[in-house]
Amino acid sequence: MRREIRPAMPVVRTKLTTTVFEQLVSFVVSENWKPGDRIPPERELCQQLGIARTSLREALKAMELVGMLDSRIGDGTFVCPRSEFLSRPLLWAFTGTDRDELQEIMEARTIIEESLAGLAAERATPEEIGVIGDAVQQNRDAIARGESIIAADMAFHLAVSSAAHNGVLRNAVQLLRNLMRQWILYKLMIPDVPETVLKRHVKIYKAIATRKPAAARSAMRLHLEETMKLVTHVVKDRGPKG
Amino acid sequence: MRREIRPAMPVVRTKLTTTVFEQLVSFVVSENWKPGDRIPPERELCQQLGIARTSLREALKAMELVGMLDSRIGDGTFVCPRSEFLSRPLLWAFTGTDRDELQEIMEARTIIEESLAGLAAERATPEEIGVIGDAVQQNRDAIARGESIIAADMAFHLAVSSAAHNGVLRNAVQLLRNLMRQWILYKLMIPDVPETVLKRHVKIYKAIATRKPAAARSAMRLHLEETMKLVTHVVKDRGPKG
DNA sequence: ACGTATTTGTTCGTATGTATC
DNA sequence: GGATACATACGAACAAATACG
Repeated sequence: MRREIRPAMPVVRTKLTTTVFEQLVSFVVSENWKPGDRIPPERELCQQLGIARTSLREALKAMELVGMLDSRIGDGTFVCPRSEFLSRPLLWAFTGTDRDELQEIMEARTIIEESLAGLAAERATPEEIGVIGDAVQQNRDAIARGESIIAADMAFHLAVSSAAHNGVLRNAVQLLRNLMRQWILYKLMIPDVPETVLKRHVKIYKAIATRKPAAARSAMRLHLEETMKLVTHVVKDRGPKG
Repeated sequence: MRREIRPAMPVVRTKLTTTVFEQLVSFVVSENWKPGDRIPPERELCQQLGIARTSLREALKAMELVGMLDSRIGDGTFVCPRSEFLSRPLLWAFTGTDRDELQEIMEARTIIEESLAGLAAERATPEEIGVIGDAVQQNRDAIARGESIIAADMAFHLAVSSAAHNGVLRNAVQLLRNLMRQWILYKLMIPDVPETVLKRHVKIYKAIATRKPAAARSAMRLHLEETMKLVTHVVKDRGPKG
């Protein structure tokens, strides 16, 4: 005699901390809490959410470790900018050590960004094209000043992704880039690479600005395939073993 | 009278949970704990590490939410396979758009699955091709018995994704499918749709089995574009309001 | 089929160190 | 210095789910 037929709720074991975690994440990604904001103190938050402080802290800690929040004792807990999500050194420990995994991430990035470049050429507004152009210029300036172009590089790819008008893919590929940030940094330290990257960015930019989806796709694909070669090369040199 | 002069260590508040997290990660990446292993119980582990259970749990929870560990009540905590490490972070990215329009999800799915179909045609092992064929047969059987083909449909797409040998994209697109599951269910209730879906699945399967990447890509793209039309149609009828 | 032991889930209370005013 | 607000950390207890004899 079983006492319940497992009513209309086939729902999975919903663990409290997991639920809270998802709630907090949605606060952050929906920009209900904006980057730089200080979120309510733990004691206040756990009352609002109706849970114990320990449970809240477990979720809070998880978010801190993946780079979405930053807690400072005696001060408060703050929201990190999107560009830092998943870019914590701790995460490289298991994303960067395995060459196959890195290869997969790069391949995924290439596939998605190639399509995004094509869509950007079709859908970008004049303003968005301007933003892409600004990133290219920022890139050029950094080289002239002898600075790292990592910021300009990330800004360029983000601008293209945004211009494709698909938020799902934009966010996904930004996360993949963040995961690779350290390797991109190494790559850009190789002589002549920044100049080469700039040239390829210009090519992509022109294809988008002149509304040539096919050209934009192939230019982006070429760019990322070259990047993939360099990165795997870099990994061999300064990888976990060396 | 302060008893220490803040030795040569300039800063970096080394928070306990962070330290523990690093240790646990190193256990996993060094394969001291291998995928599938059950790690020591919390009460045992916190004694070994000389910390309180609460502190250990914060680190443990963080690793679970990142997808490295899996805790089951009454059983234990287990190490996840590497391929799952990134699945949750990607989930945040997708749900990140929050008011994500179905249209964007479908577009993302189409872009990724089209590429995966092409890769599957290049990389699938005979066994994997067999799994895809099984899913097609499962699909056929369900129609013959008049049952829902939702399970066979999901199985087919998962099999193709797996055969592409890119875990990052496989997990990502699996997530997108789950997000759409409800609408897919509605779609399959429209008369004649299951039969049409089966025909298109067969076409994709044959292209993969005969190693024709371009054909596999276009067949998958066609399939999902048709799906997109149906789903947007369904949404109009029984959308979020009804 | 049942009960017990094991293990994680959740909560509360308390103490401590740090930053800001 | 003192007061306040905050995160950090510990320990104990009970609940819930699972595994196993």
